[in-house]
Amino acid sequence: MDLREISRLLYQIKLAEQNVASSFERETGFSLTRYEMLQVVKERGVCSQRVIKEEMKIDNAAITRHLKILEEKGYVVRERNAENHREMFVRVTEKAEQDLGHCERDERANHLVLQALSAEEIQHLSGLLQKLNSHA
Amino acid sequence: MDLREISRLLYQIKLAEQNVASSFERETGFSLTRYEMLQVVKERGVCSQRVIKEEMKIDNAAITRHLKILEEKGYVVRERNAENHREMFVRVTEKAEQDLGHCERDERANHLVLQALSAEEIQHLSGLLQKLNSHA
DNA sequence: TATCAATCGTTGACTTGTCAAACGATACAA
DNA sequence: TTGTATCGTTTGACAAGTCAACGATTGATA
Repeated sequence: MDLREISRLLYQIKLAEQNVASSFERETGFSLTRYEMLQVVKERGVCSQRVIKEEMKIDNAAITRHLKILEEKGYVVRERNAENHREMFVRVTEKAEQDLGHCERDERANHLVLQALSAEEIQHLSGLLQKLNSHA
Repeated sequence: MDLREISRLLYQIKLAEQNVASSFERETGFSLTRYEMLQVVKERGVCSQRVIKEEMKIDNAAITRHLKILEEKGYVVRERNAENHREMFVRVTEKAEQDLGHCERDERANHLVLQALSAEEIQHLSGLLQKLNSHA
């Protein structure tokens, strides 16, 4: 297992990321990151950006900018925490719930990965990635 | 297997990509993409940018810019193909061979993935990614 | 042979991530 | 009460990818 083989593997991961991210966006109309972000906020009801950061392991700056876009599109509402004016509280709008539900029911998006991998393979892949990510 | 689960998996891939790419650069001093690019060129001896594009599945614009950086660092030399003035021929320099060899012998970089996954797991992961990528 | 299309590479505008510096709260200590 | 440290967010500068438009060359064809 030399460095060249390792770099090949890592580059495969890079290509996979690019492929799946752009397919996801093409099929659902949502960027993968913003879809995840909406789901994270939706599942919590209301949450601060710090929570999103911890959940998604993404930079603060990226969060601020994605939320700005989501706000412009009418998918989230933000307001300062009255008890702690440093924090911004975020929650999803009715429109977001509707649009998310809509593409959830759309068949196309679900074929994204399922076309390439069986349920077990997906399970396996997820496990390996988790192992890999926890060692970062 | 609903869309939410799929997006979780895809986001895991994204995180993995970010982790491994930055670890690779930290440990080797080479950006993953430029390391791959140097290896591709080195293995071919001399090649046009079109070949790099096909091999690495990366955009033309990115190639031009990476090669510019590699050229500035003295890692590659470029010259027009005398038989076809549209093409640029690229080859790696002596310095590149040396520096690549140097970090190949460096232990740290090799621990990158091996720390997290066994040889079989790596094999398995590679297979799954290949399957996933071929379906893009 | 003159023109028209295809090929190869470059450039500009945009996206999405990073890090670092700055900012307005807040909390705490002297 | 007054610094001072810390927190949560924002902003600016950068990296690396995309796409689309362009420019130069080459090849095909009418």
